[in-house]
Amino acid sequence: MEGGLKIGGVKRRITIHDVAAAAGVSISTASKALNNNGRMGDETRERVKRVASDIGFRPNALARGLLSKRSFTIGLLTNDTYGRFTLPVMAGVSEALVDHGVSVFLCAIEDDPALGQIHVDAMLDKQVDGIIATGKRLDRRLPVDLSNLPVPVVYAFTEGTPDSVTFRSDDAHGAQLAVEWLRQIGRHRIVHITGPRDFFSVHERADAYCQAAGGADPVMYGVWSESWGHEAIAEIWNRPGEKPDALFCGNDQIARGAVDALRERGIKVPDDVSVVGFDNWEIVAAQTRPPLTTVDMELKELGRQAGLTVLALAEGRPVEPGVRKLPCRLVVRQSCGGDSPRE
Amino acid sequence: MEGGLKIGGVKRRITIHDVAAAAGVSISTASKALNNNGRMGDETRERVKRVASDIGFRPNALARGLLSKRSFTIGLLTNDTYGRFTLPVMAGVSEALVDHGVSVFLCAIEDDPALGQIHVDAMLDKQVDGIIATGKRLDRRLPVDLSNLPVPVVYAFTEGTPDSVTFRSDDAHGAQLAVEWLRQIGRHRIVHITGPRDFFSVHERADAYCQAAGGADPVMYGVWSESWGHEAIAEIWNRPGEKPDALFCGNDQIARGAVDALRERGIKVPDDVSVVGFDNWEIVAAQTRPPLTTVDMELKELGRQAGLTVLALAEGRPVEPGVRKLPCRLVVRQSCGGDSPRE
DNA sequence: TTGTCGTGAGAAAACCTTTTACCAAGAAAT
DNA sequence: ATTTCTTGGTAAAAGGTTTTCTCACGACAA
Repeated sequence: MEGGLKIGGVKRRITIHDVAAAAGVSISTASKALNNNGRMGDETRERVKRVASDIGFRPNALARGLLSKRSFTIGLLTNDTYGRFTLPVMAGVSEALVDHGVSVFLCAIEDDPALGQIHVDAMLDKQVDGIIATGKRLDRRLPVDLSNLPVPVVYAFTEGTPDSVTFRSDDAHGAQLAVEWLRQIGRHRIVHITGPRDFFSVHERADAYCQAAGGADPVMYGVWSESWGHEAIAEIWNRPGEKPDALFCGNDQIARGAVDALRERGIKVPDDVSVVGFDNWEIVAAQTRPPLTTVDMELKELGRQAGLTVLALAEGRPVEPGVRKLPCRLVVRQSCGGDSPRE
Repeated sequence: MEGGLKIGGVKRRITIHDVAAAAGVSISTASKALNNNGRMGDETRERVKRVASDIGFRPNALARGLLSKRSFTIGLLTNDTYGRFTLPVMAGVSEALVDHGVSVFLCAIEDDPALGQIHVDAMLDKQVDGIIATGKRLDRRLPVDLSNLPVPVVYAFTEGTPDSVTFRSDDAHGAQLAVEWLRQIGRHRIVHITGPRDFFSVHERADAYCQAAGGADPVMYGVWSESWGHEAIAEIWNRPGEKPDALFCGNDQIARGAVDALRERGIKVPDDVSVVGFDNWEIVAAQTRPPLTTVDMELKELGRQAGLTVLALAEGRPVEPGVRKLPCRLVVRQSCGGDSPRE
């Protein structure tokens, strides 16, 4: 009843046997015809293909994988609960691999090593061709050892072994984009409000900010939340001294908190202060008033490249190990003022 | 080089042959020992198991699946781009099925029928044991026909065929929870600000609201965004007449917009007005000031049940078709006032 | 006529596991 | 002593596909 009717007896998937019988050839000839190898007459090949298509034959990937040792399946392991990073990455991976007939197992393992091990084992049992390990922090490993697996592993946004290939966004580049944009539109006193000190990417962004902005103001470290954005604004405006005319925030949530706090103080964004965020998390950036100009880490592209790389490794093609930093992109909305510089 | 070293020659996975050889028994004996069937001496069985564990044998799921016609794999199809609904559902599915050795293919198909068909075909080729179709709207079908598949399909948060089993949250119950809570804490003039009229769940919630609240005020329909929350507050407070002392919002984003708008008007939440949201989307609800009391749809539990159901169907166990409405849960934060009624 | 070659296609092995059928040997029953 | 039953285990088939090997047959050259 569920899942399709049985028509005239037992429900059975169509196999290459059926194709062979219908086309009046042997199984091996059918196989060769469909895979365009072996030798046979053009007429035979065409007939087999036509018959196969007519009766709706689709090869059993399990059987094929058993022999070829390729399952056309890869695993995506993540500890990112909210999907903030994982989902765009997954979208990219999936988009890149669907053309190659590869599907993706998604496993969310929180931070539980046991669960992680179970999922890795399950993937291995299912003969995945490769694994992409992704996380929410560059400098944290997944809670499971991926170093001696019989399949290739590539890392995205999480720390891998030195001889592996890791994809990450170029945080320094992102910070540079943000600061340069702010200067181009005429801002000079730029403050950087960011996340916790112990994040690697926080350092990279802060360093790039200092270099690009001339290091006028010290960086303000805090947490990744809106409320920290609020507090930071309170701190700045409650202390004596010149106020900034621009903020570069470590993520969109902080930026949103800051924008809200500024509005509550009667300070106009973008007229009095320009604000740039980081992440381009649509749900936050686009709903802020005014919508945030922010740095996009191009996670989908990152996923696409990670997908193609793990595929290359699975197919035995050589891949240079190391860290690949992908450039960021500035998404201009309204939190900085005119959408062209020097307006 | 990538993916583990080849130690002493060709890298090869350990098969049951290796176990049999190492234990000095035949392949079939080894298989039976490991699967606890067949007859043999306890000593033999234990020895085989020990050897298998020692050399790290794990059965090849492809080979097993080829014979048993079970791949221990299910597909999760979704058109929810942001993962707002999908991710919690997926977490529930995964959690329920990992104990049964079942892994989950996640496929995001946007609203592209061709892409959907490709992914469904790929899943079928990989012999998934079943498919869970999930979406973001109860009354919208996925853009792909799932009605005559050779595997069972269950639906979550999207419309299925009449004879299938569909899981959804009980929107009426959620609305009832919200309104009852507001009345319990002494609120009487409750306004319902919600999403577009053409959502099925909007109707269910609105109807339940009217019934529970006595239908004093008309329902305000709009869109699912913060800005609509703002607008609605402006509309209410700009028009003459008594103001509400409570808002029941159709989702957390609307609620957040409303709370922000109230604050900007100098109206205190929760002192002057209590606000209840819907969805318990942590990222919005917890970051609102004050944090939102909101209705949780128990998506993870929904996912778990959907997972167990598709598993049951895959194993041929009978399952009653129809729609299952899962109860909601009120998550009390600070947007309504004291965390106990009648305080 | 015989030998060689090329062409088209089928047979069989391989991939790995599970399951069914079967066998040999010893124990118990007649 | 012969039959029957139980025990501990093996051999083989099945599942669907790909690939390698082999074969038959007709054409062509010697």
